[in-house]
Amino acid sequence: MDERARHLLKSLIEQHIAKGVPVGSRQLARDAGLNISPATVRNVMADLEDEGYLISPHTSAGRIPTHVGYRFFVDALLRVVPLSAESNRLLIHRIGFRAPDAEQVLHAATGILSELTHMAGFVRVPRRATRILRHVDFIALREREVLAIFVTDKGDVENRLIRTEQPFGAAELTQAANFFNATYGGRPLQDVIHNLQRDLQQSRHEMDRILRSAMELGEEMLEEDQQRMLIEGEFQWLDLPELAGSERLRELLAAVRQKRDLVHLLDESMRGSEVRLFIGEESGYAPLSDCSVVSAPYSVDGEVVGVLGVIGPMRMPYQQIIPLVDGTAQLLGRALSQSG
Amino acid sequence: MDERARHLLKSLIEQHIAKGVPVGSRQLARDAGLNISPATVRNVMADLEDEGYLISPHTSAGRIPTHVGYRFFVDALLRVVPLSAESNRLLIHRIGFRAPDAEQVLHAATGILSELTHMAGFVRVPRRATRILRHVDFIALREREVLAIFVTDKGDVENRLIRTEQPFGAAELTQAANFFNATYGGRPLQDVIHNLQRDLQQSRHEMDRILRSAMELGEEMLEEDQQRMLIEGEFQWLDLPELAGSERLRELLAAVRQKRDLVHLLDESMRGSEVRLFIGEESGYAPLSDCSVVSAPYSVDGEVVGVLGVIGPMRMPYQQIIPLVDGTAQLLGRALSQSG
DNA sequence: CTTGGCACTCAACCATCATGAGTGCTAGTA
DNA sequence: TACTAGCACTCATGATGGTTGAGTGCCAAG
Repeated sequence: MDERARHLLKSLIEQHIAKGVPVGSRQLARDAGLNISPATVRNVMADLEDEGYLISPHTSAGRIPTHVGYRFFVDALLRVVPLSAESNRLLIHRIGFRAPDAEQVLHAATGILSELTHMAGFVRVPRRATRILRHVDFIALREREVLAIFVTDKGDVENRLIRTEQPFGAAELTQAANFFNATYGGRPLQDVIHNLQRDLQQSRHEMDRILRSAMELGEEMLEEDQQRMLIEGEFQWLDLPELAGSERLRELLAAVRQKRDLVHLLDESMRGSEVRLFIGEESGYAPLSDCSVVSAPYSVDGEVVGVLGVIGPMRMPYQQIIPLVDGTAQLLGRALSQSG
Repeated sequence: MDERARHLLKSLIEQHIAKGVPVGSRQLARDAGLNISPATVRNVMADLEDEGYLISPHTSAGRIPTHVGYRFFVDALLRVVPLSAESNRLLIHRIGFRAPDAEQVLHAATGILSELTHMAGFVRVPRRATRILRHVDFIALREREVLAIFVTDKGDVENRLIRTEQPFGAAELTQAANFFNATYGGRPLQDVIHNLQRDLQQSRHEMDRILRSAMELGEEMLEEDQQRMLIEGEFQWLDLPELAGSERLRELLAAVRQKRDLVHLLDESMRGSEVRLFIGEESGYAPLSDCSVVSAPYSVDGEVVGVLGVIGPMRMPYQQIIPLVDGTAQLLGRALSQSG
């Protein structure tokens, strides 16, 4: 592909992103800034179409980029602009300076992504598999009901009600918690569960029931964790002419509610530390075949713990979205590192 | 209004609920079962229109009920059918038999409301103002970071990170927690906050900083509580021809995201113990002027703690929705009473 | 009071037509 | 050889106008 073709492709995609309608040869010839006639542009476009970068919705309707075209665009043509001062200030204001607890920071990040991009924003919450168990508490709520509370080193708190067969007194429970903390505290959660399983098989202590339930809670924390994802701003999709009023929108909404496959896709993108794009069919996930996902992993204390980003139409202003997602990921990581 | 007019109004509304289109005199005359000509029906309908129960979208389009019409319908004409055995079984299955923790039960209730009614379901979560403080824990996460955990008698757990100026050791924190529990444990949360404020003004204990933060946390629990509402299934509104593709849908979505006014409306409906309906403009809340809200308060241990229900078009099958919302409220109350 | 009849209204549907944006192709030009 | 002008063709879009059918209001007769 020669220089001129690249320039035209870039110009076409930019126009299509801006306007949302197919771009014709006349307009492209005018706006591309080259002194070139529409006919010449048509020749170039025909070539680009042959090579799979463009497609015509119908015979006389100009061209729109394919996912291959977008891919080439972002890889080879796009110059990512740095985050605007205004956006940056907003990000810092919304994420950086408010860290009362991790959950709220995550919510704030999801919201701000959606607001600034006018698309759906998501945050895959930190996984706790490698988190360290900080503290366990057993509290007697009523007869035969014990509330178990787990705290990890990052301040995540998880709790669960356990029904027991015998009643336990407060003193007994405190003792159990002390034992638990002394034995398993300060170890990674998965180790705790593993050891607990082993230990429970050996001993037949009267506390077994509670410990076993605590173990299940721990397992659940790891398990549930697989699915946890915040998503916000799906309603922004209503504005998009390419989706609006069709079955596709419904499918998409159902898909993000389902979350399962989406989470799988995102876990993929947690490898590496860069912003990553899934354009159209690239995600390999049918309901997303008209959409793009821009994601970036975020790190706490140097370790990648989650991923965030936005989901929107293929036609999205990548040059702004990419730095925004990137910036949000970095700020979120920093905010979480601070807040623990 | 005579017996015949009532019968026709009832029949008209039922047909409109079923079909969603304006009902004309011919069809109404046929389906009402009375041996009456369309012309007669027209006379009756004209009267009903004068009295504000019906309205014509345009000159030749049959009639649809106004919110006054629906109100009369539900108050005077509707015979609520008992919950179908199938729905009841489903409810019990989804809410009754699963009570690992309160949060999940609430989510389950929201989901099942939305699923069974094909509308948006909501659950206003229990308010904790009157809850009794069961247990407080302070855990040192890092230097100068303390995690405070509150547990109420119903098993709600709330946590918050507190930054302190001086570092605290684990022993100190344990001592502080013990003191806190001894002094304030077993009292209603609002009393705790009140007393705490008083006590802090009097004494200048070295623990003040932590206690003050704990107090703030307590206040926040009550505060944030004002806003908490789960809502699910807004996307069901996409199916409705009366809303679809219009600005109204957008407004509605924005309104439920905002929550504030909605929560206010629902708090109103917590007085009393019956199912309550807000039909159209009755809610006094503009974005809901095309919608109805069916709500029912739910009680734990005899005390009303929250309210749940559905939000959908005025044209909803009230005879099924009402018992469903009612039943869900009762089951939820029971489930929460069990699970603590 | 009820009913049949009649004139009228109006949304919805359909076919038709003009418009204009856009294309591919070809032949001529720099 | 690369570019351009011209031309015939395609096709979505939007306007126009007629038809249909459901529905109404009103009136006069039963």
